[in-house]
This record gives sequence, structure tokens and C-alpha cells, in this order.
Amino acid sequence: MLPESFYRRKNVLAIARGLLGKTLVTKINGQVTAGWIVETEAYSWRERGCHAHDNKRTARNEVMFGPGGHAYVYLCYGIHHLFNVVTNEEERAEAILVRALEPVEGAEVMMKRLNAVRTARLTSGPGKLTRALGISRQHNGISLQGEEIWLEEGKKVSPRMIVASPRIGIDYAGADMHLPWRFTIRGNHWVSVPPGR
DNA sequence: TAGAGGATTGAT
DNA sequence: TCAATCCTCTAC
Repeated sequence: MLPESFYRRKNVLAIARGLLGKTLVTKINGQVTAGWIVETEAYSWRERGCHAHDNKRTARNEVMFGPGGHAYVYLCYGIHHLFNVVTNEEERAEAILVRALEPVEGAEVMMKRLNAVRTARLTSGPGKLTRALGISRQHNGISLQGEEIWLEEGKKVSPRMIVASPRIGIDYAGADMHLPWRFTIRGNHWVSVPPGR
């Protein structure tokens, strides 16, 4: 299990890169599912793409202001739960959105949860992977050192395999929408949307 | 307290 | 291209 110290570092971009290849594991209702992380996006209070930009604190984003190493789960478009890893120290609102996984364990459980007949594209997208792993808003704020959701070492990903590109779906962020804060593993089939060059 | 909009997805 | 669907935030 990754230690708290992994999450509490100050450089959210370094952590976002470091999360690629790590294994995200959940044990919900006794069912274990896991996958390698192949796509992440970094968010910081310093830029406008973030829910907590300009240190704007609300009931929803409260968890981001807490210490790193916790889960930030929220509902998007009224339909999808999105899973984030909170990083940095208290009062430094930063988080990393996990956007895609490559299934490692419990594929049958995932398929059942998604009502799918194939594993193809099962966890390629932030809304889908939370459904596949059984993550929902009731997990908002829980510790990643706990027994329901945690991360482990996975595959080694060399820096040359990491592609940085602009984040998805944040057109409202002004100039910050161009920040290359999305990280994907080059050529990985499980990435949600291939980065345009 | 009403109204607008969103870190998405899958079907058309 | 568009609808689904509901929580969250802002304005009044």
C-alpha cells in the first residue's frame, strides 16, 4: 500500500505522473477489483480548472482542503461519480483525477456492475471506472490507507512512456484549459480519449 | 428558493 | 450531435 507520504508531497504534477502504472484497488461489499492507472489529470487551487481555484471552499470540495491521501468523489453531470486522489498538505487544495485504468483483478465483477459482455473499454473513462470499481459518493473523504479503497505499487512506467496533454472538458477555465496537466501512457489502449499530438 | 450548468457517456 | 439526470453554486 502506498504510504501517506506519497500523497502529501507538494508537487501535484509529479504525483500525477507517479500515479501512472500504480494499482488502484477497491474492496466493496467484499468484492475486490483492481486496475493499473493509465490516465490522470492534475488540479490545483492555483488554476481555474479546479473546483477549489482561488481557494474557494464549499461543502463539495471541502475534502480537497484536507491532507493528502484521501478520496475526493463527486457527482458530475448528475450521472457520473468521478474519483480523485487528494494531495499535498492541509489547506493546499490539490487533487488528481483518475480517468482510466487497465483492469488487473475482478474483471467479472466489473462487467457485472457495468452490465457489459466484454472487458473491452471497461474502465476507459472517469465515470465508467468508478462504476466498475464500485466507487460512489459515499466514499468521498475516506482515507486511502483504509480497507475499501487504496493504491499499491504496480508497473514501472518510464518517463519516456508518459504523454502530457491538455485536460479534458474544462473549456470554462480560460487560459488554464491549455495547461498540459493530463498524463497518459503512450499508446495504451485503455486511455479514454487519445491525446491529440 | 429558483435556475443554470457541469472534470461524462452512449445512442442517434 | 444530443439527451440523460441531479447535485452544487450563485443570484435574488
